Amino acid sequence: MKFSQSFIYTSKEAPSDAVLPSHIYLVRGGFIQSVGAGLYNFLPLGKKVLDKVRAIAKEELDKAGCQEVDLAFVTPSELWRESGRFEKYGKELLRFKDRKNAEFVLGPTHEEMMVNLVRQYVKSYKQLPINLYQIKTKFRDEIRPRFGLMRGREFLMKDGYSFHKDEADMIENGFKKMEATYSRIFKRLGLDFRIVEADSGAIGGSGSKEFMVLAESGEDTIVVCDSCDYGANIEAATRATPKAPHELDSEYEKPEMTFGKFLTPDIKTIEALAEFFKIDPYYTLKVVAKKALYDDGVAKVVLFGIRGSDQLQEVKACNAVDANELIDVEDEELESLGLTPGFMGPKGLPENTLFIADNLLKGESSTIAGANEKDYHYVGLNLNDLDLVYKDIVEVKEGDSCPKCSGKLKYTKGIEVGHIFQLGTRYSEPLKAEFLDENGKSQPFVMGTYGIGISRLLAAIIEQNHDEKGCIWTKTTAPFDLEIIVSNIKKEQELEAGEQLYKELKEKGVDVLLDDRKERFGFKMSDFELIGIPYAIIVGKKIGDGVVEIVNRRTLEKEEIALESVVPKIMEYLA
RNA sequence: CGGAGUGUAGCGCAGUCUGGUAGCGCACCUGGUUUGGGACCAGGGGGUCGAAGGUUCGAGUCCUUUCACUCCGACCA
Repeated sequence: MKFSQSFIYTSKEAPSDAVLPSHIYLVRGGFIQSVGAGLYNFLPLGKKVLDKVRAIAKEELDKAGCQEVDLAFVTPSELWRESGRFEKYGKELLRFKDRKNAEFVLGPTHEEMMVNLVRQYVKSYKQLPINLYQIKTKFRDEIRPRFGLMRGREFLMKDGYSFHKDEADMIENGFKKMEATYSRIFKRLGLDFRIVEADSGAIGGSGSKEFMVLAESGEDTIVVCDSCDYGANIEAATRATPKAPHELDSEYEKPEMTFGKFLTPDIKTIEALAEFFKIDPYYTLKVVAKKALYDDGVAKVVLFGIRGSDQLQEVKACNAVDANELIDVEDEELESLGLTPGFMGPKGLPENTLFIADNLLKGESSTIAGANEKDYHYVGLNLNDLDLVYKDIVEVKEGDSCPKCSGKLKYTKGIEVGHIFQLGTRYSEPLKAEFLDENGKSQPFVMGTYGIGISRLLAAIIEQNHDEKGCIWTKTTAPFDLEIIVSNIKKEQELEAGEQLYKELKEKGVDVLLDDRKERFGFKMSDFELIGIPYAIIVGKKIGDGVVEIVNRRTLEKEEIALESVVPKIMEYLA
């Protein structure tokens, strides 16, 4: 492609609302253009990159035995009602009616469509397993789209679904296979990523993993171990059981407590409580009140009890009570239920109060907790005397010990670019997608589902690969393999040599961008750096001596080389 | 949805308080000089001032209504 004839327009000005490097450079470099909240046009450069990413994904998926389909974007709402998601999905699901007043939705994901497709054809275990996928535009009417391609409303996603006769087969021939396939895809894209354990939501089970591209600007906090490969989303991270302060430090004595009710006027926080009794917050019990929301507007106040030294992990807590969502509760509402904010504890609660205790409190025979009475706490409370429900609801902290090895855990930021999920029969059951097993018995398909944010990957690649001058595309994702910069097109010798190289390299199958614009050298260099093509050949002043230069975009190093050896040299670099 | 803000040339903005010929930078067109790190000079084209209604001799500016977008908090690939 000749730059002078291309539809490539770079800009010196960044969009005023852009904060992320990926957003700024993709817009400035002429890859994408914003057309509305969370909506983007892909311009030629952006489209080329998008196609490359998509092609790599497709290649690896096909190699793994997956088959590509392309399901309708506009889907009848009927199917969504059948699965129960029409109401539940909420406002993110864009609904509309056609001229006959029939209801449709724009597909935000395609479980329903895919299950519907498969149940019509697959009737026997002999047809299993199968793995179908598509790379398709999705629409989710996000509450707050932002960060450019990172969170659009319309976006390109690869969504895959596998169907199996039983769970073992799903894990072996679906989940694990996809984990390996996804790893290959992200590796080929040149990304530094980490596979982490993820929240599997209300569906339960341990079968959910996310592929995180490590980048400062990531929206997800992930917990990683400094000495093994353990990694988990903060929403799902676990830790080795922490030691009590008196176990860690022999100087520190375990507080002696005899059971009793103590007057603790105005001591409403854990800090104040620990200070009051001169003990580590570890030996206290903290209660966090939340309101759990369920289907059809049902809401219930829940109390979560954790050690004073811990923080509540809301997603874990939400799953612990099978709620759709947890929201904050006002003190007035707690009081109306007979609760005393600031002095709540597991003992002496009003009847029918739902109380969930953290696993770490199991067996605790002597702690300090609110007495459910204004200005009073119990000291030396034995939880074994109470009938409590225990779940894992705490947030892992930096410095906690790894659950797999003895390493230390730390936080890092990641961009979620892939998610694989053991679905089980979550959709096949309500949609009555069944087959006959070896015994002639009807069984619902056991499913897995697998997603890759294709358009988000463009942003993720740039978040991980950029400098203060612009994009630095990886070899496999760059919009062009190589750029040839003719320093001054008015110098016939430069232009001719540039065009000659261009022709020669194109014949060798190299995708070259020839910058033959009537611009000054600095202008063209800046554009090269902004667009981020891996290498450029500069044809300039020294052409008279038969010398050109090769620039490496990542290192910005320039290397002089004889004109006649530049083609083999660049072929070597691009290999 | 809650809070804050912005809509003026393709892009980025000033002008609005205090009503009186619609401006600046970038980009674009013409000519010339320049040419290894985003050049310079001269000339030029381009606007229903987000939309609708109102006040006024006169509205980008004041009033009412409305739409869109952005930013900060709960969802997600």
